[in-house]
Amino acid sequence: MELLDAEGIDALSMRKLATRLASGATSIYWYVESKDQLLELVMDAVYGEVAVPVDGSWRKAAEAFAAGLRKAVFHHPWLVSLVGALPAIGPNAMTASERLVGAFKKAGFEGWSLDYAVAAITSYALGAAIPSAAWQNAHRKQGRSIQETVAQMAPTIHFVSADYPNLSEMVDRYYGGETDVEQIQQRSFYFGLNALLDGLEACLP
Amino acid sequence: MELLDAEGIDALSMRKLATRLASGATSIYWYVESKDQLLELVMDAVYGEVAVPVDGSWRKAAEAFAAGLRKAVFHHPWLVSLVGALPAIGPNAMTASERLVGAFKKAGFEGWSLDYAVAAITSYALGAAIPSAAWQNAHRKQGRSIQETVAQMAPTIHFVSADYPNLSEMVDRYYGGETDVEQIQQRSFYFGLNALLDGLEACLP
DNA sequence: TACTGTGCTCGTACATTGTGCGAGGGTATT
DNA sequence: AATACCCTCGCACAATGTACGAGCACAGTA
Repeated sequence: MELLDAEGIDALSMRKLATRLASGATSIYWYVESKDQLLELVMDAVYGEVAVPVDGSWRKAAEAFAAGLRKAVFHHPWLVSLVGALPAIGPNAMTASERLVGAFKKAGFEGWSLDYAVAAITSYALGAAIPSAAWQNAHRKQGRSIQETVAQMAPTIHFVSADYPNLSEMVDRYYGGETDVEQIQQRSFYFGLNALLDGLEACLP
Repeated sequence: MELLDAEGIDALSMRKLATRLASGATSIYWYVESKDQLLELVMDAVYGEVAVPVDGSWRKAAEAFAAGLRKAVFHHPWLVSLVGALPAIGPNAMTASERLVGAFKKAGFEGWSLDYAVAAITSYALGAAIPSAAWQNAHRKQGRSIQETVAQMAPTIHFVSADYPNLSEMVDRYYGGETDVEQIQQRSFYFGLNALLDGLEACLP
C-alpha cells in the first residue's frame, strides 16, 4: 500500500514490490496466488480503514460509512481502479456492510427496502469518491501540489468548456474564489449525502 | 469497443486491436498518441450513448442521465475501470453534463446548489453502475450466462456471508425468489434514485 | 547419525505488453 | 523529375506476470 500510495497503481509491479520487501520477485507467489488476489487483499485492507459505529442512529452510520470511504479513497486514489473490477468480499468490507445494514434495520428499514436503502448509500459513497480520486490521481501523476495542478489545468479546463455555457458558469464559480478543491468537494459530498438521507428518511414508517 | 465488449479490458492489446483492424500494430499510433488516449476516446464514445433530453423536467433529465449511464455500463462493464483513472472531458461527456446542468438550472437550482445537485446525481449514477458492472465482469470472465454464474457463486456467497447475520438475511432474500439479478438491481437503482431526487427537490425554492 | 518431508526462497525462462525509431511506399504539387 | 506529405509497418527494447524447478533450513523419525 505504501508503494501504491507513492507511485500509483500502474507503477506497482511484483518485482518492485519484491525489492521493497527485500525478497525475490517470485517469492510473493508463495503467499498469494496472483497479482489480482494481492489486489483483492489490498482492497479489503482499505475497507478496514472505514469504521462504521455499531451504536448510534442510522444516519450517523451512513455518514460514517460514506465519509470513511471518501477519506480512504482520498488517501488511496488507486482504489477506484479496483472497485468494480475485483470482487469486494473481504472481511473488512463485509464487516462494514454488516454494520451498515444493522443500523438501517434497527431504524426500521425492512425487506427489500432495507437492501435498496443500503445499496443507495454505498452507491453514492462510491460514486462521490470517484471525482475526488480523479483529482488525486491527476495531481500525483505530476509531482506537483494540488494548488499547482489546479492552476496548471485552468487553461485547459476553460478551453474545453468554452462551448458549453452552463459548464463554463460552473467552472467560473470554481475558479472564482480561492479554489480549494478539497473543501468544495467536501461540501458537495455532504450536500448530496444529506439529500439522499432525507429522501431515504421519507421511506421510513 | 467490440473487442472490449467481447473480451474485457485486460484482453485489449494494441496488437490484438491491430489484427482486428487488419493493420500493423504500430499503425494505430499515427492516429492516437498512446493507449491511454485511445481509452479516453473510447470512454467518451460510451458517454455518447447516454442521451439527456433538452426539454422536460429536471427529474426526467436526471433519470435519463442516470439510467443511460447505467445501461451503458451494463453493455460496457469495462468502463468502470476507466472512470476515475482517466479524465472525462470528451465532447460527449461534456454535452451530457451540459444538458443536465441546464435542466437543473431551469428548475430553479442556482449557485453552488446547482453544482452540488448535479454532482450528487452523477455520483449516484456512477456508483450505482459499479455493482452492475461487477456482475457483468464476473460472468463474462467465465463464458457462462448470468443465471449459471449466479447459481455457481451461490455456495461461495453463502459461505463468506455466514458469519454476518444481517448480510445472510440479505443473501437469503436474494436467493429466495427467482433471483433475477438484473431486475433486482434495476429496482434498487430506481429506489435510490427517487430517494435522492426527492431529497434534492426539497432544496428547491 | 542418516533420511525424509515440509515450508519457503529465488534464479531462470517465456510469452506478452506498450511504444520509439526509421525505413518504406503511395499520391499530389511543383 | 523532384520534392513534400500522409500513412504503414517491421524491428527492437525494456518491462510485465508468472510457471517451473532447483535449492535451502529445519523438523521429525529411524
